Amino acid sequence: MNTVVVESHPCILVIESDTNLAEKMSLDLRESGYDPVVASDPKLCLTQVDQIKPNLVIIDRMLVGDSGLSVCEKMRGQGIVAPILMLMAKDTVEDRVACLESGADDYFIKPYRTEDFLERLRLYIKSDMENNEQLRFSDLILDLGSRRAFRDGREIELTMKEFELLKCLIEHPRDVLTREQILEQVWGYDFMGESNVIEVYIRYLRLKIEHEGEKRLIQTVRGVGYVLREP
Amino acid sequence: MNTVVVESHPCILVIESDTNLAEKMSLDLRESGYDPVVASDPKLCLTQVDQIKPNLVIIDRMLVGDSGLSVCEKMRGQGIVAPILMLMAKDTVEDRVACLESGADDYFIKPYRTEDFLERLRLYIKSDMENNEQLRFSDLILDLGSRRAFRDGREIELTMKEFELLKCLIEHPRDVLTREQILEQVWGYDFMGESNVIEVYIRYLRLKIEHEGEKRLIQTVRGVGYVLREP
DNA sequence: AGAACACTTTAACAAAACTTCACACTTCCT
DNA sequence: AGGAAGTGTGAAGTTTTGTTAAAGTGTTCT
Repeated sequence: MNTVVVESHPCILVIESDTNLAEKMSLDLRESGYDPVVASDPKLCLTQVDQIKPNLVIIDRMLVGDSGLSVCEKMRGQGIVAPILMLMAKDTVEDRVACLESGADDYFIKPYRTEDFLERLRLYIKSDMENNEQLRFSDLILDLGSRRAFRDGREIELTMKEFELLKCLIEHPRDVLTREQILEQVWGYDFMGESNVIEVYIRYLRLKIEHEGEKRLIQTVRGVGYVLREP
Repeated sequence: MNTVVVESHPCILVIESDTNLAEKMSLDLRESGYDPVVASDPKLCLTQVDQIKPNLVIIDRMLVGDSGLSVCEKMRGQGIVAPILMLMAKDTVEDRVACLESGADDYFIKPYRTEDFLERLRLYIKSDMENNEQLRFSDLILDLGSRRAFRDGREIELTMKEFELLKCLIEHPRDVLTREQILEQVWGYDFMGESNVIEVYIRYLRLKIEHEGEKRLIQTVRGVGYVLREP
């Protein structure tokens, strides 16, 4: 099983270019029992967020190079389902709408009261920890709650059968699954005469998740079935 | 869950341009355990009221630039459901009617006795704190207390089933809900043979909350159900 | 009573998902 | 090398599922 590890301390990713503020937040968060990861470079952060697996993300709307809003949108596009809170300096109706539309769950106005801030975090973290199972293998992410799949940042749209098939494979990484196992788990059949549905669906999956230049993840094991395995 | 935080101290927003009176009120309120926010500029205030999330609002009917009545109306139009009390100098039948018609819950005649004033506040705050949960997603607001819905400032009138369906969706933002889950939560059925009530009601919701030009928030997940998700 | 409204069902249509089939290709064995 | 079995490919065919309009049912209010 490749289930996401439940950290002892919930991880909070803070994307903030103001070093003073970042330092203060980091201290506050650590003191409250969280595991803060502070990043100042949004670009770098986007490529690493998959590894960090934060339970919550805090983004300053004013970031150099890239605006906080677009960072937020990109994260959502990459399959980050953790709650995202946006830090804002101004507070007009447009600001708030833009913030929520970019995919953030909530926002904070600077300066803020630390207690209020922590209280709000607690709520979002709680709701996040309750329902968020993600299966991963290599740079593949399968989010069971939202039924979405991602590879290397891009979303992959899957149909029902495709999703179930990939789920079946990713639940047993590096284990070869026989056609019989797959048929039973995905199609619910005990036995099937002449049919090559599996082959066809494996093909569909490969077309979608293995773009040119990417390594092949679904390997066929002649005479047995298929595996999810690095080449 | 996307719940609004219940502050330790109830917050009271005072919109008052007479600085002396505002100062006195602020002191009285703080002394009584409230968290007063005083604003003299009604325009600024309208844009910030969502962030302030007051448990009660006090508006002086005589405000520069904008009359207190129209400020009150605008707030209601923005989905503010907290009790609103209007401060008035005169007290004719017309005044009172105008005041209540603008959406205020009650009014006070200047000058007032501080004790009476605080007593009345206590009542309204209590009733407000009891049922005031708001669920939000993107620019959608669902107010459970008043059973009203808003998108981008405009109110959306929903029937019972429509409201329950939207509530069900917004309670699990970005998570796909199966038809079975929806059927159970909204209709209370364990199982339902041939029926497409869900589809029909999803359509009603879409017609109401997704006007032309607005992004689609209710996405269908073929073979499974529906999600609330940004496109 | 009947008008207005909320709710449910029906049915036709459209679209997407799924399956099958015929054949091409690859691997492995003698 | 030649052939058999296993697997990949493309497209056609079938079924399922979702959308939509409209009619039917019931309840509430005047």
